[in-house]
This record gives sequence, C-alpha cells and structure tokens, in this order.
Amino acid sequence: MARTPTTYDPFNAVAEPKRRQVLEILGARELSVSEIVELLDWPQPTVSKHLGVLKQVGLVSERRIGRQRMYRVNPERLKPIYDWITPFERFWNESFDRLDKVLEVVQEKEI
Amino acid sequence: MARTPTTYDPFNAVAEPKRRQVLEILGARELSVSEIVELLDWPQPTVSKHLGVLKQVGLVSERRIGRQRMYRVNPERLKPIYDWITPFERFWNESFDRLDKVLEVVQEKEI
DNA sequence: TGCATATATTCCGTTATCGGAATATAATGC
DNA sequence: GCATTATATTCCGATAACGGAATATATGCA
Repeated sequence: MARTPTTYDPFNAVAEPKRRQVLEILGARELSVSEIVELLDWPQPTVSKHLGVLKQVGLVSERRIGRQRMYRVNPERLKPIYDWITPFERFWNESFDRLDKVLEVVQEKEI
Repeated sequence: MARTPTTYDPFNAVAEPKRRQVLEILGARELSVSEIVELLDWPQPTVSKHLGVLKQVGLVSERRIGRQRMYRVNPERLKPIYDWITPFERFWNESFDRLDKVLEVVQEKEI
C-alpha cells in the first residue's frame, strides 16, 4: 500500500496547503470558481482540481447557478480535526498555568 | 512537483492515521519504542519509521537511556493545526445558538 | 446555430509514500 | 570478545499526488 489518498479523510485533504487556503476563503462566504481564481491568482484548473478533492471528501458543497458553480465550506466535516487536536490544548494551557505560578513567585519576592 | 512530503509540516505528518495514534498515546506519557510496539501491536520497524517522521518534523523528541529511546510529544508543534482549525469553531457554535433559539420558541409555545 | 464564458477532465513527468522483510547499528552484560 | 536486547535503516514494489498544458463539457446568448 502507498500513502493514504488525499480523498481518504479530512486530515489528508487538508494536509495540502493550497486546500487549506481555499477552505479559509470559503469560510468567509460562498464563492464561484472564477472568484477563487481571481482571489488566489492560481490557474483555473488548479482551483478546480483542488475543489474536486475537497468535494469528494465532503469538505465543500457545490450549488449551480447558470454556468457558475458556487462552492461553500462544509464545516462539520472539519470537526474530526478539531476533536482530535483539542485534547492537546491542555499542554499549552498547562504551560500558562506554570508561567502564572512563576509570576506569582516573582511578585511575592518583589513585595 | 509531487505531493508535499510527510516531513514538510505537522499537517502532512499527522495526515497518516498511525502517526496520530502514536501522538495520542504519547500524550499520556513518555514511552520507549518497545512500549509503543507492545501497546499498538505493530511491527517494530513500523513504529521506528513513523517515529522517525514525527521526529524529523519536530512533533516528538527523544531521550536515550541505555539502549532504550524514550519518546515524548512536542505539543507546541501541534499548535499550528489548532490555530488553523479553531476559527472554524464558530460554525458549530453558531449552529448551537440557532438550536437554542429554536428550543426557546418551542418552550414558549409549551407554556 | 454558432460563439463566448465558466468549469471540469485528461495526459504527462517527477516524486515520495507506505508496508514487509531483511539487515544494520548500538548498548549491555557475561 | 560474544551473545542478547533495543532500535534504526535499507531495499523492495505498488500507488498516487501534484503542476502544467491541452482539451473537453456545459451553459448562455445573439
């Protein structure tokens, strides 16, 4: 077996920096392909191909208006990433706690 | 150019499900390679190779004790993922807000 | 019908992964 | 030094991504 396909799950889809960029700008509002092309200044096939991966993995949805296709982000599909990463949050918070304690000690000594 | 290498950044390293598993169990405590082998029941070279990728990208650190190598997670390297994903949190929270409003209306009608 | 616009698809070359099996390195203890 | 334990590395074969260029599809409009 080779590397997990990009369409296997959100983690693999989002590993590609350009696909993260696309999701970021779609976070603001629904956009057509040509609007994305203009905003990011990428070749149109590049945009379409990355949207294709994001759509296959369910991270974006598409709506047709005439010959345009409006893409929007599908946030719930990003939740597995959020759920996986948040348990590690305690490490940063713990560090802050320790820093707080250090600062307390420093303050006590200064008094 | 081909696909972004797994060692390019935390996003790519973490795209592989097995590497996420390794990081999860290292979240609990520092572990030797053989402890990971036993916990996950994978071939030893598989464990070593995945640890190698995680180490290259800075997601784990290593400490030698005799012939053992103790690996620990490097949480701050996971923060870019946390920072990228959390802005999308508002979508789930917004949904809950809307649900709350619906429930309020339902309650009002029941009174 | 014919032309223009919007988007998707295909073909190609280069590159790197992943698992498995085998082997190499390194440290310990006798 | 030699055997043993702990871990890393190498050598496959199969798979697929990515960018670029070219082309195909599909819709709208005169």
